[in-house]
Amino acid sequence: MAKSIASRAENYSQWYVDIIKKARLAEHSAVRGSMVIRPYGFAIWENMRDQLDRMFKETGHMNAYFPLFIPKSFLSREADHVEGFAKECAVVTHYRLMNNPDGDGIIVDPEAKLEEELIVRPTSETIIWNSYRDWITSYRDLPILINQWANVVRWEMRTRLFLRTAEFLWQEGHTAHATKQEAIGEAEKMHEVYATFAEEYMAMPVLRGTKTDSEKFAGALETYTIEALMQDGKALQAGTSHFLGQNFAKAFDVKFANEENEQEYVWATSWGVSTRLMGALIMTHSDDDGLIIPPKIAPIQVVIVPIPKPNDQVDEVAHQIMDDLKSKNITVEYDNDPKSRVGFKFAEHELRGVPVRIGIGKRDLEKNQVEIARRDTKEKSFVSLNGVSDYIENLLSDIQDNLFSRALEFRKEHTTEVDTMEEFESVIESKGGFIYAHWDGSPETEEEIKKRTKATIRCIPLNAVEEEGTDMISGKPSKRRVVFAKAY
RNA sequence: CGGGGUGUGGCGCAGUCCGGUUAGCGCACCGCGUUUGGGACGCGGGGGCCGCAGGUUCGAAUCCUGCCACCCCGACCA
Repeated sequence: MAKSIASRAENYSQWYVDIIKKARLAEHSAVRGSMVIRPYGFAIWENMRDQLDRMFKETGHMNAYFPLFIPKSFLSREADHVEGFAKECAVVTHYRLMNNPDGDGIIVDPEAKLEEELIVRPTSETIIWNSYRDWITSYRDLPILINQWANVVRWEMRTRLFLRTAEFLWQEGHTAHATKQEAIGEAEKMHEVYATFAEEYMAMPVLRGTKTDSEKFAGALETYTIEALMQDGKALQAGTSHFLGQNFAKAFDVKFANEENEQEYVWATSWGVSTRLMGALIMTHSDDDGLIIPPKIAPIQVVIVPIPKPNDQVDEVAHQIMDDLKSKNITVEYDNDPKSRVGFKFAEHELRGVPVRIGIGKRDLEKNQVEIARRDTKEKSFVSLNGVSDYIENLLSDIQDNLFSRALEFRKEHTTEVDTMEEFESVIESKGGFIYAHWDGSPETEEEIKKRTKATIRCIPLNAVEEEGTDMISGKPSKRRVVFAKAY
């Protein structure tokens, strides 16, 4: 086993890193906290991106692009916003280098200091709302429904591949509306788009909910979140959608004339998902043999392996199968590299998470069949040649469903209702996962629980059942349970 | 920013404590041959300013000083 990876049980973080490296998704770069996304990893991200992009466009949004650099003064216009991001901003102070007069190399030219420093965007609300001021004068200009695909920089103390890197790729939607109701509707709509994407494409069940004040986006009145559960029992915030009220409109003086010709501030939303979804994908489905990718976002859905190596007869069958699959819009690759061996190829494609493998050998062809192996369960079946493409079409859909239900089952097993702190602490320490408990709504008890257990409120679930109860710490009354977990 | 760890061919490591021939091993790579239904084997080969800069010494991967980088664990955040 040349490429063995750590097992989840023995070392979960190492398992995670091993999968990323051995499946060649990404690697650490020369720059601290920044990663190189390799072609296979990027192909998965592209599939996520394309799907999301389609969903954004279907809901009426258009893409645009705003600058990477934000004048420092912009960031400070909205008080909560600057407080949230100030501690992790990269700042551009100079615009020129020069040869070091005292020796080797180059230095920053002290003469080339910027009048106003520029912030490398940690998010783009401010630079975008500065433009919106010019774009909006009347209710006829609204709504503005814009998304941008971009990189952002947040100078994190501690980084992990995909989950938290200093620079990451994401999309950020920024919309402007005439009414509060419409803006809230937009934030909710995009929240649901994220949830649908996560569940239908990534096969990752998510909880839909809102954030408490302490977990909200800096500058938001309401943050909607989708929360997923990873295999180590920790929660991962996978996407957020914010109702921003009129905070940014006020900060950037964005007003419009309503139908009565009265000046009003514009209502805003923003929403985003990032390459963090890659981390969610890995930790939701993969096993000790490597990556598992849901068929709907797998760069290669089917790989054909000649056994033991390519020859004319196998090639012919392989190409026939490929044509059939391609006509069904199934992506397929023929691994006819004569230099590596069968066992190696099997292991390699499993490691990289290809959902379905077709093995074609002489013994199969004598029986007019091929061997088909599915990555999620590792089951193999023999399928007669004339039924291969239909079989695979069904199988891919089966795998997609199975991954979702497997993850959902895991979540059910790792979801617990508790009523006392004793239970809470024992569940957190033993199996982790989501814990439904009553909360009195105060930041103090939330903080106290965090201090004692490291668990935070992941969300206040939408459509929660109304239920009388008492807070585990304060004993004060509560009307519904909220979801706690240790989080990434 | 605190604590811990690691820097030695592309990757993973040994060697460092106790300085001493041409710095070694596994994987990967190149060549030839034999193999081939689950990560092949044999033989031959190429590749290393030992993180960087000083210092000690006849002699430094090894000892000393300084610096840098990255990883892991915490506090903070997506």
